[in-house]
Amino acid sequence: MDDILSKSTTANTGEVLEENAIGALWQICFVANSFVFPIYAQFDKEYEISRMEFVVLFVLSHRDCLMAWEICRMTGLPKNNISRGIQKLETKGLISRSPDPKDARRAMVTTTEKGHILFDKLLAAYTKRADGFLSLLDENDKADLDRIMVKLSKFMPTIA
Amino acid sequence: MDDILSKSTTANTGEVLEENAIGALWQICFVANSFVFPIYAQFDKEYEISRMEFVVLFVLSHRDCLMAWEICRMTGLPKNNISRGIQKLETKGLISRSPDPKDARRAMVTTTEKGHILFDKLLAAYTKRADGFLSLLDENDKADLDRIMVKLSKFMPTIA
DNA sequence: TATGTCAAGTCCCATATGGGACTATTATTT
DNA sequence: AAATAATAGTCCCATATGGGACTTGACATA
Repeated sequence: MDDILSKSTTANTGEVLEENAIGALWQICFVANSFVFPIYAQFDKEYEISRMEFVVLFVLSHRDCLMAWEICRMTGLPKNNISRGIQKLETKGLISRSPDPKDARRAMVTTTEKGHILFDKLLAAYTKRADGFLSLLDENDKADLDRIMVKLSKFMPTIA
Repeated sequence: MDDILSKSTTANTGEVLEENAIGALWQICFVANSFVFPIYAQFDKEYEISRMEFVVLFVLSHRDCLMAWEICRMTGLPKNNISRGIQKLETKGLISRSPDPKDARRAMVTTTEKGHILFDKLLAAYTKRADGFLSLLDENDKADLDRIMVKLSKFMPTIA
C-alpha cells in the first residue's frame, strides 16, 4: 500500500467546495471571507476603522438616518457590536446621534460631514476590491448573481 | 420640514444591498453570515464543536488526510486558528495526527471513526440548513450559483 | 560541514466578538 | 392607575480571533 502521504493530493484553494448543493453555501462563505478579511484589515491599518464601524457607515450611506436596531436588522449583526461601532464613530465625530423626542430609548444615527469624507475613501477601496472579484464574471453572471442573492437574502435569521 | 425621524423608512433585512455591483459582494457576505452563525452556535451548543473544529472536519471529509497548511489554504483561515482546531479535535479523539517520516515538521491529519460518526451528525444539520437556504432557488438559480461561485473562488487571497 | 533561508506549526498577547444580564423607557393588559 | 410585558440600548464577561514572534526542521549554497 502507498505511503499515507500519497493520499494527499495537493489541494487548491476552494477546490473542495465544487461538489454539491452543500458546497454552494460553503463556497459563499468562503468567498465572503476571502473578500472581507483583507478589506477590514486594510481599513484598520490605514484608517483605524473597525469592521463594525465600517458596517455602520456603510448602512448609513444608504439611508439618511437610522436607529441602532435597524442597523442590526439590516446587517444581521448583534446589537452590542453595533452599539460599540456607533459609540466609536460618535467619539470620532464621524456620526452623530439625536435622541428621539417621542421615545427616549431611541436615537437616530446620522453620518456627519467628516464621516462622509472618510466613508468616501473607504468605499473607494471597498469598490475597488469588489470590482476585482466581480471582474471574474461576465455580464450574465453578474445579473444572475444579483438575482440569486436577492432571493437568498430573504431567508432571514433572527439574531439578537 | 419633516421630523428627522420620518427620514427613516422601516428598512427590511438585506434591503440595503439590492443596488449595484458593490451590493453583490455585500450581499454575499450577508448571506454567508446569516447562514453560518446560527449553525456554528448550534454546533457549539449541541456538540461543543467550535467553528474551527467543524471547518477542519469538513475539509477532511473531502480528503482522506491533509496537512494543516493544506487546510489553511483550502479554507483561507489563518494557521494558528487551524492549529487550535486540530489540537482540540485530537484531544477529543476525533482526528489523529501521524507525523511525516520524511519531514518532521509536518503531520498528516486524519478523521478517526469517532470523528466520522460525529461529523455525520454535524453534516446532517449543516445540509438541512443549506437546503433551507437553497430552497429559495429554482434549479436554474442553483446551477447559476454553482457556476458563479466556482468562478469567484478563483480570486484567491493569500492569508498567513 | 557551516550558514543562511525557508517552511510547518505552536505560542503569546491584544483585540473582537457574542451571549446574557441589566437599565431605562414605552406599550399593553387588568 | 398599577402591574406586566416588551423594546432600545449598554455593560460585563468569557471566549474566539488574528498578527506576529518563536521553535524546530529541511533545504540550498558555499
